[in-house]
Amino acid sequence: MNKEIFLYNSLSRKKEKFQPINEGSIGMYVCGPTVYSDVHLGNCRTFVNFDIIYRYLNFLEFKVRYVRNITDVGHLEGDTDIGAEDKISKKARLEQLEPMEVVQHYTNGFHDMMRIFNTLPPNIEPRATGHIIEQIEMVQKIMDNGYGYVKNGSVYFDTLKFAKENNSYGKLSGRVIEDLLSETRDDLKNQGEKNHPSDFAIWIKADPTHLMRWNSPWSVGFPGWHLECSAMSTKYLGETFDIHGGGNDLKFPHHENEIAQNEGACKCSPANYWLHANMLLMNGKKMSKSVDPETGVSNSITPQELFSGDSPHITKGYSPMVIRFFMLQSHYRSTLDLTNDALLAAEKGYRRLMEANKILQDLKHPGNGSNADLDKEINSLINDAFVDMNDDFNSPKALARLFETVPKINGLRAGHLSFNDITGDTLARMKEVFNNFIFEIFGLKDETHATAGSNGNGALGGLMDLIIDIRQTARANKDWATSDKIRDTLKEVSIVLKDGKEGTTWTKE
RNA sequence: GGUCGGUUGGGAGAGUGGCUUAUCCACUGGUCUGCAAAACCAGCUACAGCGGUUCAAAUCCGCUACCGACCUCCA
Repeated sequence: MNKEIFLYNSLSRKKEKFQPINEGSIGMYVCGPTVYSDVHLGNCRTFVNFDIIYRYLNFLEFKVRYVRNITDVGHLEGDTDIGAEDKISKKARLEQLEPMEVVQHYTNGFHDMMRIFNTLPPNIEPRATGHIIEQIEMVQKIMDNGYGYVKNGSVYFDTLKFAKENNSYGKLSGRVIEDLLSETRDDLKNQGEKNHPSDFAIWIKADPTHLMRWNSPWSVGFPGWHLECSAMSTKYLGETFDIHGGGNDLKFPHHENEIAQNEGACKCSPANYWLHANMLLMNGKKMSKSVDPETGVSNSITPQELFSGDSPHITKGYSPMVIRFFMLQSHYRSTLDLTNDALLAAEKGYRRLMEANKILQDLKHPGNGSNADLDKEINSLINDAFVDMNDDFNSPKALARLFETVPKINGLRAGHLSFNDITGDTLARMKEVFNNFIFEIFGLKDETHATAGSNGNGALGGLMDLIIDIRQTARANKDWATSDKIRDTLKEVSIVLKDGKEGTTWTKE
């Protein structure tokens, strides 16, 4: 197993050879959702992308500790000085619920969706509200190191001082501190009680109506956004760990401020490698919940609408695994454009891959194979798939290698290609690699043979065996009317029959 | 306005200084089949524009055009 992987580090803007801090182990932190509304499809893409990364690292037999937080407090809306309110608190007030009820509701919804997309749960999923003490301690450390100042019970991070002494503020996002300080756009001016516009709150004094509040040395209040990730990554992965991930739109200010907080508290940088997943677009634009005034349609779609087809943007529903396959077809660092045509294409491709794998798993080698050109070609395709994954998790390229192998599989089954030209070992290896890639690494599930395969067991499998047997008799008698009626009627209930040389197989559409 | 990224065939989307092809979908022709579906074979001769570097550039550099993201709500 070649564990030499290269990944694109947002910090250096270069592909780098991955060197874990402790040989064989990896600490990975990914910014999770703020649970104040239903999970957005764009969030799903990010988490599916990191799920594939997590799965692949596991497959390479790294010991991975994957931490993904739930932000359930501190994510502010609007200005931090006047009328500041966090998203959870606002939602709770609007819906007359306990903040924790809001949090629980959307956390459940998020977990359900992650399960539907077949993502593996992280090893630790810490919540911001469960780590208030750690966050207060971190604020104190930042104060002790001179990078925090108090104004009216709120604590702000002094970006100017930090930038002067460390020369690293803006490193990740490419911001220049001077530009941030002399912000020209009027609508971004937000001086308030902060010393500098680029400073940010790390502890916020709660106004009397605010529902979520904790005691602290500075005021009764709540922690700032950004802070929970700094505190929890430190707690579970250490002051410096291997990989930090998140959506591209978190680069600034969230990740930039996270770095500042960690460095401000411990004088060391948090993660060695920063990975950012790119945005999911729809019809060429970033998904957005706001409604177009001309069309009355918003440029967004919820996962539920995508599954049901109940949206003006698509002509039919698509299953979760088709969506996952669709996501696999682009690189995590590229934007991905969701269109109906692209989904239609993904659905066909997904079925072709699943069908080919099923055929592959049923192939039996008769023995006496040699390592002819075909054997070499197949082995090289399979090897390349791993090379592609080692190169910054290039799932679209690895997937292409699998697809290049598909004609070999079908050819062997149909007899166009001969088993004499591949060894039994190679066939066994193909079976293993296809299963590894499809199910373990890409995390796909076979929805096409969900209930029972053509040789499966259970009631449906038994029924299908009987029906196919009856139809076979009709066909042998050249009773085409009966055989076509069976096929056409089954098609109406989404069961497709395919007559092959060695008999008839069926799949559910 | 600032910063960063992108522009690849009918659609989605990889990729590399030169090799034979990414791949998926669509389309066209052929093979197979009772018919169909699937499969297989072949084709569809793409790299925004203009310059430059080079024996060689879609791939490196520059400019132009267009698109997108971020600039304290964003995965």
